[in-house]
Order: sequence, then C-alpha cells, then structure tokens
Amino acid sequence: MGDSPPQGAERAGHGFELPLLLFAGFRSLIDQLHAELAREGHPDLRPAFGFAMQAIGPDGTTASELGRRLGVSKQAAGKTADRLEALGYVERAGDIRDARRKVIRLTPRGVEALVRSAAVFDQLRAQWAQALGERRLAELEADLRRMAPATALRVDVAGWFGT
Amino acid sequence: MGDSPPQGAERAGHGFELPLLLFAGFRSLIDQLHAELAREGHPDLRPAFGFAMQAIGPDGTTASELGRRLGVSKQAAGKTADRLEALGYVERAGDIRDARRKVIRLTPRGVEALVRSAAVFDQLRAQWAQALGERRLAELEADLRRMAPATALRVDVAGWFGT
DNA sequence: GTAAGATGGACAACGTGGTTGACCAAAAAG
DNA sequence: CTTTTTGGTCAACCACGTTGTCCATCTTAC
Repeated sequence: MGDSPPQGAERAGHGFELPLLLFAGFRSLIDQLHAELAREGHPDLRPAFGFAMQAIGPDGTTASELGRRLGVSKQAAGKTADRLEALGYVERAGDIRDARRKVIRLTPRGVEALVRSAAVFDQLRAQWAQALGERRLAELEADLRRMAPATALRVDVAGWFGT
Repeated sequence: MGDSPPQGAERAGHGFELPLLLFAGFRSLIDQLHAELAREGHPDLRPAFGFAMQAIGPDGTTASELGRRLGVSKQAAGKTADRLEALGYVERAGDIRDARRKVIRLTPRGVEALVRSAAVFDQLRAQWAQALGERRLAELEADLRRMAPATALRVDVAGWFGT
C-alpha cells in the first residue's frame, strides 16, 4: 500500500512477505509435482486427490473415517471418493462384518500414483538441496517444524513404502 | 527432471514433508491473522479477500485488471469484488473518461482492514524472529525467495484455505 | 468519418470442494 | 426388545473458480 511511516517496533510492511513466500514455495512444489505426474500418465490427478489418497492409506478406510482424517464432513469425503473412484484411483467394497460400511481402497493405479508422487517430491527436495545447500534446507525444514502446528495438516505418508 | 535418478542420492521418503511444512507455516500465519482480525471487528474477512484487497491497491482498479493481477479470469475477479462490496470493503464507481470501466475502490473500512492485516503480519513475523532468530528467519525468507519464482505467486487458492 | 478490432462488464452454465439437514439401515448399548 | 449411535446417501446450498456469449464502448486503421 502507499507510504507507511516506520514508527512501530517492527519494521512495517515486511511481514506481508512471509506468508506469500511460504505459499509460493508450496505452490511451486505442487505445480511441479502435477506437471510431472501429468507427464507420467496421471493428468487428472488434482492436489486434493493426493491428500485424500494418502489419508485413505494402504488398508483402506470408510468415508466417515476419511472425513475425520481430513477434517471434513463425511459427505465431503464421500464425494471426493466418488471422483477418485470415477478416475480409477480407488474402489469400494462392502464389509462382511458390518453391512453399513463400504470400504474405500486404493487400486493399483492409486498406489502407483502415490509412489510416483513420493519419488517426485524426493527429486524436488534434492533440487532445493542442491540450490540452497543441504544444511540450509535442513534448517529451513527445522524452523518450519517449530513454527507450524502439527494440527494444520496431519497427512502422514511416512511408512508407506517400506519407510 | 524426468531422467536419471541420482543413484540413491536423496533419502527416500523425506521429500513429501517439505510441501507440507510450507503449507502448514502458511496456513498457521493465515489462521492467526484471521483470528486476530475477527477479534478486531472483521469476522467476515476471508483469506482470499485479503489478497484481493491487496491487489486492488490504494488507487483502485477494474475487474479485468484485478483478474490479471490475481491470475484469474475477469469474471472471477468481478465476483470477488461483488462479495467484497456486499461486506462494505470496496465500492464501485463509474469512470467519466471511459464509460465501460467501473473502478473498484477500497472503502475506509477496506483500508482499515488492510492496515490491521499489515500490523498483524508484522507482529507474527516478529514472533517468528524471536523464536528462530532474525538471522535464521532472514535466511528462510531469502531461500524461499530463491526457490519460489514470481510465476508461482498466483493466488487462485480456491478451497485451499479451509473454513 | 466510418468500419473493424480490442476491451470492459455482465449473464449463464457448469465443475470442484466444501457445508447442513434429513433419512434409512444396521450395529451397539440399555 | 427398545433406544441410541454410526455409516452411507440424497438434496439443497454456498464459495470460488472456469468457458462461452453478448453488448456497449473505446481505439485503430483506412
């Protein structure tokens, strides 16, 4: 905005940049991921789908549980599963022991997409490490780990492919 | 990219964390900003509105130009302006020199919201600086500035900011 | 000076990703 | 056996974006 007289304790106008930089970094990684996934045969994969598939996990889950994991309503989770199903990334199956449940499970194609995503993310991180140095990147991650609450997003993909 | 896996150079399974951390940091700042803004009399202000008002600027602009600045269509920008107008943050006025143009201008309330936002962001950055040290935070910003080119600054974050 | 093109705004239809509320079937609890 | 909880679905709606169309107006080129 116009001129801002530097009078406060902290230098005015500087703080605006931090969230923008964080978002731009995130956005840049996500965009590169999806450009690469599209090249590798997954042009219809959208960012939200990746989060959902990771939340579904290798054992599958129900729409209600998926909603809980993603922090949305069971209806929203069900709709996402519908789209994922239409694209062939997940499938639904009934549960013999509980006739109400319909388990959402990843198809081989879904698993493959997740494996490729992980590989691309590793590659992108390696690019950052090369540009910034491993030490600086590790510091950046450590700093963010300190300042970002774990509540923001608990999409843990750890332990997915043999750790 | 696309070629040559660097023979086990990057530790597998680590890269997925980087985008999550960036997003969580961003999300954390935005959430704290809006909690504070709500406390200060702007409970209806949504994240996207802040970006839009920032893009409108002190001199006002048109829907088409706003769309260009935000990287969205003029129709989308116009709709955002409609909502902002309904909430009293902007107003529209005709242009005497060009009967097609309708200039979107910030109201005093809009300007006030932006001023408060800037103050809160400065405060939040100061908190980060206190926790991490000014040097580390400056390095973090410098690193992100290097890795996140301006091309990624587009703000079509539909649905990525919950609530 | 006028015909042709570019620009700004608005309307409509639609897609995605979320929300509530209502409803029913099945499981769990009393 | 009744009551309550849970899982899935349908319907309506909202926020935020997209294309495509249309018209008015400004700009240009002849």
